[in-house]
Amino acid sequence: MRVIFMGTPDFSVGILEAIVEAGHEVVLTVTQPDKPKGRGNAVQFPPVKEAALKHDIEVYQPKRVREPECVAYLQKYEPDIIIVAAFGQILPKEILDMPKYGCVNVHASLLPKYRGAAPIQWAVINGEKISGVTTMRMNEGIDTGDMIEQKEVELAPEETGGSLFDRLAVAGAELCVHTMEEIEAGRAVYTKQEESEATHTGMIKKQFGKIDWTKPAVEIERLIRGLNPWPSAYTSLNGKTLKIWKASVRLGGEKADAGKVVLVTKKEIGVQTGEGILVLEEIQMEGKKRMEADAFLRGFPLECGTILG
RNA sequence: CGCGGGGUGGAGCAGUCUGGAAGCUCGUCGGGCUCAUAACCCGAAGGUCACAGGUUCAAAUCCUGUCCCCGCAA
Repeated sequence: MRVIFMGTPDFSVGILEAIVEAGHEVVLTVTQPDKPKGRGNAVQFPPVKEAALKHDIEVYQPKRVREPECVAYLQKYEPDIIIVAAFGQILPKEILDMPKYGCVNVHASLLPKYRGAAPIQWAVINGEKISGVTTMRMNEGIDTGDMIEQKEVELAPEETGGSLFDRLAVAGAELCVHTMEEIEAGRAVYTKQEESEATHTGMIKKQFGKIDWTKPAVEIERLIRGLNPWPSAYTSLNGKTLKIWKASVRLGGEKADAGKVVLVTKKEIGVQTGEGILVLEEIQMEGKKRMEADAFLRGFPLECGTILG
């Protein structure tokens, strides 16, 4: 099929490459404009652009695809299908109706749950046991289109946003290729989403990672995993940011002391939460590399009673 | 030229302002104590102080340039 691929982050890259490998003709990739990023504000290409260049596929980076001229530009490529995976822009009806087979989205959740942005992180944060990927025929709503196929992925006990991200990207790539086969063969079945079961999640802002110590340790631990590796959960120590990459839950303690360091041994740092104690295992001080708690304690004289946050 | 922190034995840090013997908490190796231990005691090995120049009688420390790591912001 003649395919236009729309996507931006790493999650999209595997899917793009799977489509190429499956022998489809990707005539154009559409991705977000280059933006200054990182220290020194160096311009960085979106991952999908890097991948597209590697495969000699043309790249189009409109600021807003819904502009008429952008729509007209896409039209020229006469796609049979448009595959969208974590693109980051909303498509107008003119584009949705453009290809013969419509626009198909690969979404990183088991719809109708977790519509919207950041479904992967949210699944971890909420402690879901099972998540997955869904392919669907896009309509004008946000992730409300008719579903075509789903593939489940089980979450591991120590699953992080990053690890689930990788696994769903792989599952998404396989599923996407399969769905395209089904569509081309005319075997695809479209199922409406059950609105009553739908949930919607918003974008995750960096500030969301600030730990509220009055919450139960179990929830904080899930937040830490969900936001690893990005944007990371953090608190503050002596006015500096302290990122927490890994922690475990222990019972006990007084609710009133939430945020206080109540346990310091040679290898452990225990922080009181609203319910239970959170044992910090891997942390990172502002300006420093991430390290195990025992390494941190060798160079930083942390005392019991110190208040975090 | 967006703002800032940092590179010191294997790990994490102090020392840099106010130049002048390489330090701390661990780890490793050897020995001791102990029913025993991640505990305790004694001893040892291990460092071009990121790199390159410069100033000086003398540089981890002051000056200049380079490389690398990290936090923030976007």
